[in-house]
Amino acid sequence: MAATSSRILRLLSLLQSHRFWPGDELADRMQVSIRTLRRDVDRLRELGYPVRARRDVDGGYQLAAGAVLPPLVMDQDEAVALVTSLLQSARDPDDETAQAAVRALAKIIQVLPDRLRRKVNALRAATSTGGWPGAGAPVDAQVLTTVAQACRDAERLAFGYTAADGAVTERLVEPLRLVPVARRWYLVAYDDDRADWRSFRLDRMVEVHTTGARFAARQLPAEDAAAFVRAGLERHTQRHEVLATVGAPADTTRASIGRWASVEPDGPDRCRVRIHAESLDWAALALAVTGSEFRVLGPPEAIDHLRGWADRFARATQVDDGRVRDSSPSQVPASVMPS
Amino acid sequence: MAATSSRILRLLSLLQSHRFWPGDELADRMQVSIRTLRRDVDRLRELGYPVRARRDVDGGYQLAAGAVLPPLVMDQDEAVALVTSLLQSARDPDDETAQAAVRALAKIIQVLPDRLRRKVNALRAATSTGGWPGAGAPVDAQVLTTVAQACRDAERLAFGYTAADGAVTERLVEPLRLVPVARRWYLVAYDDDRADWRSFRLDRMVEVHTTGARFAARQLPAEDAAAFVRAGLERHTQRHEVLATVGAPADTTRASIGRWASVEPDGPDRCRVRIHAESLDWAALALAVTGSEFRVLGPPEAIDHLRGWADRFARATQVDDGRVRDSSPSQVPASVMPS
DNA sequence: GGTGTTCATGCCAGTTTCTGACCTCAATTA
DNA sequence: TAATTGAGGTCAGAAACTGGCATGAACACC
Repeated sequence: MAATSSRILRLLSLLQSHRFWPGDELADRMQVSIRTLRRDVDRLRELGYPVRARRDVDGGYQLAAGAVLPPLVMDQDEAVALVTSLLQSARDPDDETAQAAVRALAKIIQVLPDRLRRKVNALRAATSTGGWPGAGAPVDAQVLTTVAQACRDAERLAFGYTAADGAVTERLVEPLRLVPVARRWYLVAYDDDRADWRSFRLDRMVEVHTTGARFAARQLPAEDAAAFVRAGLERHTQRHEVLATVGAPADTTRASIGRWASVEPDGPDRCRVRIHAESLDWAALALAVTGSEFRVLGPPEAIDHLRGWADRFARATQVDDGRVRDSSPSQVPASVMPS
Repeated sequence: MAATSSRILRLLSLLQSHRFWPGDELADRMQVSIRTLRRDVDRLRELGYPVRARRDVDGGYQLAAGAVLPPLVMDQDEAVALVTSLLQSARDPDDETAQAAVRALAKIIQVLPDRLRRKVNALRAATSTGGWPGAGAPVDAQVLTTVAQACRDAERLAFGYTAADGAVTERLVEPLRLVPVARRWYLVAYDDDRADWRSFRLDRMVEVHTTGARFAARQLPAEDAAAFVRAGLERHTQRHEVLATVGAPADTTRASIGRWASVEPDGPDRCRVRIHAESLDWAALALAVTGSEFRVLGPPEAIDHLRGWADRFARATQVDDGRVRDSSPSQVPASVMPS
């Protein structure tokens, strides 16, 4: 039996969960003598883990922060919390840490018992509802990690894909890279059947699975994968570019919506913002949350749309019998409606 | 030397990162014979880790999902991504997994090298800005985990506290429990100096540190800690309760804002919502994102406020010289302004 | 069906490591 | 200064580990 290895893992787990452990208490939990415990601590130190000790009354051992990350021993609830958080963050992928987050997610998902996986899915379904236009689409952990692993391992990927026009096709591709662009995940891959590079929105992929077949890497005819996706986006989607002035300093405005808009100063207390958005509702919300006075400069349809919002709010505050008139259909397109 | 333990940890780490590992490749990396590798795999299995094997050409070992969670071996970027995600989720703590998330956060933070801790802080500062009224306040990882550990270990806690009226005091307390209430973190603790139970908002605590002194647990004079916090809240904060009808089925509405409002059907295509909010702007936003027609029933100040929004949008779409009139101050209170 | 690859398992002898006990020293607090 | 706790050396017996070899089983491919 690997009694020693098991002990060391347990020791790591204990040291992670408590601030200070008296030596004799650790020895007691490990069912070994103090001397052996000291040796185990030594072993951990030799492995690079910074176990600090305090030698006085009420002293003990503690796992300090060090250069090497010890293996993290999580219990099941903690693992679920980790996955849930990562998925939540993955809805709005951040260029900086997105790739690392997916790798971390894959590591956890891979070893998560089925029961917990179902629990994660249940939680995701329960919290996937926040219909804020600013929030991205909920992300399927299985799809995300499967694709990421296929990219890393250079394994062919098969899946069903619903194109923008609604056409459903079966795809067999050589995945190259997973990139977050414009608050969504895209896979850049070489489509075997079509003999060309394509990018796929992850939330439109279903039944994703690797075929197990390896392939030799090809050269992408673009600077990098993100640029490739962006090029495709600009061709296919019509996006709105809303121009407005906001009656607040550029810094203030940038702090609140700088993530989704480019902000340029226009005098000390005013700035011009340019919002790229797929839905005019989102642009309207973004302007609203600046908390400042603003004025929409264009395009005309944006002005019309904002006027629709003004009307909606005006109607909402009319005092009558309190009934909603059925003759006033929603001004809001389906794109901001929660699914 | 603990060669074996080290090998087992490394083996776990390798098995987590790749889908399939041929036996001889693993043996090579471990610098041991195939036979020993097989034994190591056996050891892992005895420890409860489900290492699956495929026996054929191109076969190998794989860590399957099982009952026991293996220690997660994360690299530094992945750890940063984990912490970032957890902090992001902690801004809007979820009753279900909040406690587990804090435990997980503490485990990672505790072993995170200083350099990475600074990186996390930098990232937090960069992304803490999203000024959506729906988002909670950014959370300080150090405060959160210090408080959580003090609760668990029953150690006295010292910190500076800024009360709601702006008064700053030094506190020395016996922490009992950390609870998420109304999208914020609260510490329920026995205040030594005031000789009574108090609840503290975590985002108002500074320079939090444990004194190291243990204490004997006291009995909280309330059903549970969350109830205690809620009782205190209702006494001290004035909140708005906005009543409205929404021109959409209750299910649809609940899906989009059910998290922040109680929704009751009012006919097949209409429902009544009751939004508890600290700021009327938040309520307005919530109604806006339903994407449906709505009507505010009360209270009067809410109707006035919504009318302000309507005016703001109306002004924003007036076509003139494109300049924002300085004579139109913001209708939005500072509470929704990003800090 | 044969062949080859890979994992699974048993056995054995030699080597290495581990353990617990005892002892001395060092650090820190009261 | 006394007391407590960690650090570490030594030693003999016990336990575990290692590598090599052999056999069997599962699976893919020809």
